Amino acid sequence: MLAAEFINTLFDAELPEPSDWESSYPPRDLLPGAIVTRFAPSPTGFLHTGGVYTANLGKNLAVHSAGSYFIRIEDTDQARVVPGSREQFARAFKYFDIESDENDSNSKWGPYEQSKRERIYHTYARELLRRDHAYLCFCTREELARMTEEQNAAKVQTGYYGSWARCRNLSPAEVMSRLERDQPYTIRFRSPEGQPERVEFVDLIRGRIEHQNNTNDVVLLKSSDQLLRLPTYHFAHVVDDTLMRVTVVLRGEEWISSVPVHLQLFNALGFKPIPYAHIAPLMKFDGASRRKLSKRKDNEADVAFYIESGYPAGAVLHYLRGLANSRFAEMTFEESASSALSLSECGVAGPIFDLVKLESISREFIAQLPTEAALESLLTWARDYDPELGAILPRNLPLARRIFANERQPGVQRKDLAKWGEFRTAYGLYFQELFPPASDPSDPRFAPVDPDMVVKLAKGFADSYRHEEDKEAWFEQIRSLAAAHGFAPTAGQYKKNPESFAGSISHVSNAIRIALTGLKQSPELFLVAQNLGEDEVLRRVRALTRSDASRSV
RNA sequence: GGCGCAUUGGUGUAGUUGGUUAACACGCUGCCCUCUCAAGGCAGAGAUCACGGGUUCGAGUCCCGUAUGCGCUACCA
Repeated sequence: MLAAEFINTLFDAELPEPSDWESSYPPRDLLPGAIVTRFAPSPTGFLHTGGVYTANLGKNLAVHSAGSYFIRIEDTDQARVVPGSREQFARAFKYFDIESDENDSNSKWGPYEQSKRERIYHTYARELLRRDHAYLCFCTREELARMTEEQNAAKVQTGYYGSWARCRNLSPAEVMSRLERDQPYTIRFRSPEGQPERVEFVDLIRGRIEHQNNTNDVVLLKSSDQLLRLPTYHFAHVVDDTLMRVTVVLRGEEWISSVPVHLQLFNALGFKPIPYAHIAPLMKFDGASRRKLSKRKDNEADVAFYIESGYPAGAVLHYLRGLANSRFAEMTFEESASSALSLSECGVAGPIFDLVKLESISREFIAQLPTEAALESLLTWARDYDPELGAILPRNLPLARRIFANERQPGVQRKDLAKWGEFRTAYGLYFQELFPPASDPSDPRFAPVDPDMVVKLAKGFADSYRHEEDKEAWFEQIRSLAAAHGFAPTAGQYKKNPESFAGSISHVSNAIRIALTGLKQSPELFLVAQNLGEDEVLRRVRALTRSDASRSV
């Protein structure tokens, strides 16, 4: 065992003692039962959909228990930190309403970035060395890699344990001499001897879990040749979640296998273990098998996908909550946004993330949005992600408002939009700048109605047009127009005797539809006319009746 | 290889002290409505509850085994 004075020389002489940290990070003054959760992403690129999934659950637990939810950036692997991911994160946290309740300026439990907590980890690493629960390891990465190969070849368990743990019992003299030769070292946990072979613990979601105990001497503090001497996840988790007074550790199920080490670490540090809730990862259907939603392969794994395509956050969150706990899937949007989640009700199998289902939910969500809310949400999205539309909309605000209002009248319910990115194709027809004009009667879109008839219909429609406010009265114009040109005035009549008519009412209405919208499919024509206004209706239809000059060959 | 977790119609789930025809949503098919597309209404197809044993009068539900999938087995998280 190394002498205390010697251990001290490995660290800053001014390094605080554990009791100093523990008194500056007291438990929060919260009611009994209040839950403190944290969301702890690594800034290694974009924010994963699974992150929003987890964070949303954590925030729910905190909110409904009058607790606290915070975000801690896990940047202990400096090599993997990707510049710009903080900004990506900030945008996503805001969009999905999972921003941290706490930050460096409003809370005393920070800092909230692990790279800024270096001294805290050092204190506890020193403490473990002093108590002989840790030791210096001089093995190089190359040696370690070779060792793993040997273990694989010998078909024994890989890891740093037993006789493989070469530095575990180095004499103090040996340690000193290596330090004098400037050999870099890591600090490893001395996993306790004489432990039971198996451990049992309770998971808040899964209940009892039994696992083989840990015998591996995991690294606590990374190599001394690094600029910042940062901890591994295992060490940081135990130290941070204790000092930051977390009461429920919500994390992915990939951590279940690590619980035994974590339990040993809590014990060695004299900390009380924190209850765990391991949630199943979001999955993706890939051919015949399912797999984890992957950052590399699936663009829906990056939350930027939802933000940029314009899926409303409320719809995505509703879907995600329903995936975690199907009781939420049956609720209305308001209920699911305001109901408390129960961990024991969460599913234990990884749910498949299904974009088709999300779209269906999102369509419903947008359809339910009140006019003003829909308009505002669209404007915000367009400003950032479709600048052209973002410029057009403010110039046509009354029209935009009318579109949403008309689709939201009693008895009218359209679910055209799953995301704001679809606004252009669904409603672009109303805007001069986005309208695909059809002023050529021989345009193939009019088929099977021939060009001469198209002109006749357009002329007949325009000449007698009345901008009726009543739906039936308005459409009656199309019926009489059809009758006047030998078309059946109702679809039923045409169906019965197709041979006695020039065509069906739908041929006529489609000709007018294409003139008005440039599209073969649109909302009902009455609505289109209402939104367009009388002048624009006439202008568009008359474009077809102009001289032959407009007819291209 | 070792260890852990999981496995209910195409998809997500409900079914949590074992007890009648396994429920809901999405998707799919058909019909109705209808000026198109949606929406809406109605109807329908689709699950031997992964497989094999066992306990029991009785098992999706409990036990054992097998298979498959996922994960851990890093100075990544």
